[in-house]
Amino acid sequence: MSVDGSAHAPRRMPTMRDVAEQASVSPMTVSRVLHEDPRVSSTTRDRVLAAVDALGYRRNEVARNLRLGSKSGLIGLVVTNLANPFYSQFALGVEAIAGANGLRVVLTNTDEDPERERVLVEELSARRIDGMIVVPSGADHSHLDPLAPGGVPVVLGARPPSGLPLDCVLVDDFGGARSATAALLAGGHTRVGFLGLPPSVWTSSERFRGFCVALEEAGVRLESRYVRVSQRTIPAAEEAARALLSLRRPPTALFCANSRNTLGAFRAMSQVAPSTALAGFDDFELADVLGVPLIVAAYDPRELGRTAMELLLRRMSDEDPPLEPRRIVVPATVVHYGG
Amino acid sequence: MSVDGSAHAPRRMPTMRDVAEQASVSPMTVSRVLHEDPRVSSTTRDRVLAAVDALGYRRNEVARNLRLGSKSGLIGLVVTNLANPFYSQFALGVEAIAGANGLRVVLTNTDEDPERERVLVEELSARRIDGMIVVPSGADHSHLDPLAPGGVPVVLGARPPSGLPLDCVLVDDFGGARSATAALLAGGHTRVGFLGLPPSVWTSSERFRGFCVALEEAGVRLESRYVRVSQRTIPAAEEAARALLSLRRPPTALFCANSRNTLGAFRAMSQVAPSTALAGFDDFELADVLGVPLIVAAYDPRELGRTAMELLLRRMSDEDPPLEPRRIVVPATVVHYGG
DNA sequence: TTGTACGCGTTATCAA
DNA sequence: TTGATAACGCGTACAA
Repeated sequence: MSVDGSAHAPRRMPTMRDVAEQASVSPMTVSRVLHEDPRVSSTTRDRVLAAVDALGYRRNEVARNLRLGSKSGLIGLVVTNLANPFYSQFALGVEAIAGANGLRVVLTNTDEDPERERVLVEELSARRIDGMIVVPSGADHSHLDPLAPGGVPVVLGARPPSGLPLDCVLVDDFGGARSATAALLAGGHTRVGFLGLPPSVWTSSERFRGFCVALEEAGVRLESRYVRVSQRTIPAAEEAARALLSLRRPPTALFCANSRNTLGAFRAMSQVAPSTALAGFDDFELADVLGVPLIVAAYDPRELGRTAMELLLRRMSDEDPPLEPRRIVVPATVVHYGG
Repeated sequence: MSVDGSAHAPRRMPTMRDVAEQASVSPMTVSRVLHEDPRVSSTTRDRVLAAVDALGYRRNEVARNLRLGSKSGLIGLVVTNLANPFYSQFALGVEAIAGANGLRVVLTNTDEDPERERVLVEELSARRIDGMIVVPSGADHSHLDPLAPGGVPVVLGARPPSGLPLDCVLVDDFGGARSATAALLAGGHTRVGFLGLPPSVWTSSERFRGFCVALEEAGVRLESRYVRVSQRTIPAAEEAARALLSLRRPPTALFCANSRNTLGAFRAMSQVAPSTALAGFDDFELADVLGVPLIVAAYDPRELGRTAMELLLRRMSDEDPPLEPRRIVVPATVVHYGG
């Protein structure tokens, strides 16, 4: 019955040659029809289009791009943890701008593993993606060098480059932490705790710096026993907060360097010391319904993604006079949620 | 100075031919070295590897796949809204299994626009992706037919196929809604409201069906004035809930078909009628700290993604005896959060 | 108006 | 052990 001899489904995608045969013309003519070249008689065009339709032919973009010189129309996005709403919003921002420019996004997740990141970056560049946006998980960025032979345009997200002249988009971690801490100190606190991640995480160390400066400016002493910086999960943060609040002279206010720490702290204090004042970096859904006063340093992760993609577009197009690397800082604003 | 004449950076990625020239061998030999073909003398191999290193050569996967027969190593993921944590978790599950099988994921977002979905699907298949996982936004799935000429293996996520024999993974929307509603009714309520999306959204209509059956089983009458099904955002849901709770004889319990409606309802009731009982589909972060008793139908979106990818792998490999389409339903469990 | 020849970067096959 | 040739699907220059 069927022309193929195959009973139910085509095993192979039709090619231009298949279309050409079906329409009894040369592949060249098919190509012309698909490019809407006017120098084709309308009868042959109709025959070709009929064949295209009958076979369900679609141009092979891969072969096309190979011929045209390796523009894949794909950009790579390497994030550390897509489960974090921050990064999914970030990805969405990237995708929006990329899509508007005819580019698709290949998404990959590193789980904060530098080795995995290195492998993924290699692989993406072997696929001849046109550019990459990377949230680097380690301090060594040598595998990202766009000037290295075979290098690819790169923009870093959320963390600055180390030792390489790369574009990047950052949150104002320092300023946001400083302002939020200042707002917290406006309550007149003199014993303030800090919950965060190890200083090896760049954002966290910046936030700690902002915290310290705000204390200094308010003339409040920093007590190292009030500082805990190794909580990566909500339960760990709750544990650490509970420890602080159980000291003989506990802090009366807490600043948390990210939302997981803020949430852990909230859980601990609502049980142990409900009147503790709370502030943190990162806004989160439901911050307003916790039922306690809360100050957060908020920013727009989607905006961050959009900006990163815009930087990448600029970097991808304009190549020859190597552009000065740009560092764009997205502001963080202080938001007060009422109790 | 430099061999190219170019001053600062390579304009073009080195190819096998470049390496071959640099090492004074044929491209074929380079290929063999890269494939660790043993039939190469160690001296030539060293020369080739040195050239590879010097030039920073990386194999062009695109050309390679073209030669090998259009396996791109890429799968497409088409979701409706990545900003929804459900879909980012889903994507993460897909990505995990894909990555473990050497596949990368091209991520695209439709914003629930069927036309955009159609265009994206076309484009992905023109890129010769090896398969697709799609969360369809419309009822017409004709553009997804894998049996159509040029069709691609497809698995649907979260919504069932209409009129096509496609694999899909679903949440037990009906059962979850029924169980959660039953748990709600255990409180002895006789006036129960429903907040959700229009029945055109499949998941929502299933959840409504579960809700209705639970009412029936408990001998509770369904009152249509207690049903509101057009809230897509938290504020809209809050508004609708407020309207219900302001009726002369308001419902004493509310069932919400998704987390946005649950959150809106929570906001409304905490102001208007704090003693209203609340249940909803979808778990969410912080459900336990709202300070009111809450029943949710919970499931694991990441598991859903993993399962979808596993179905796709199976579909992609085993081609010839067209497999029976499979429908896998992931269970939803009822969780009680205390007040 | 249509077709031929070649190239994009890689690899399978066969010959040397 | 190595190389020449052809081919994957498509596009461009040129010829017919």
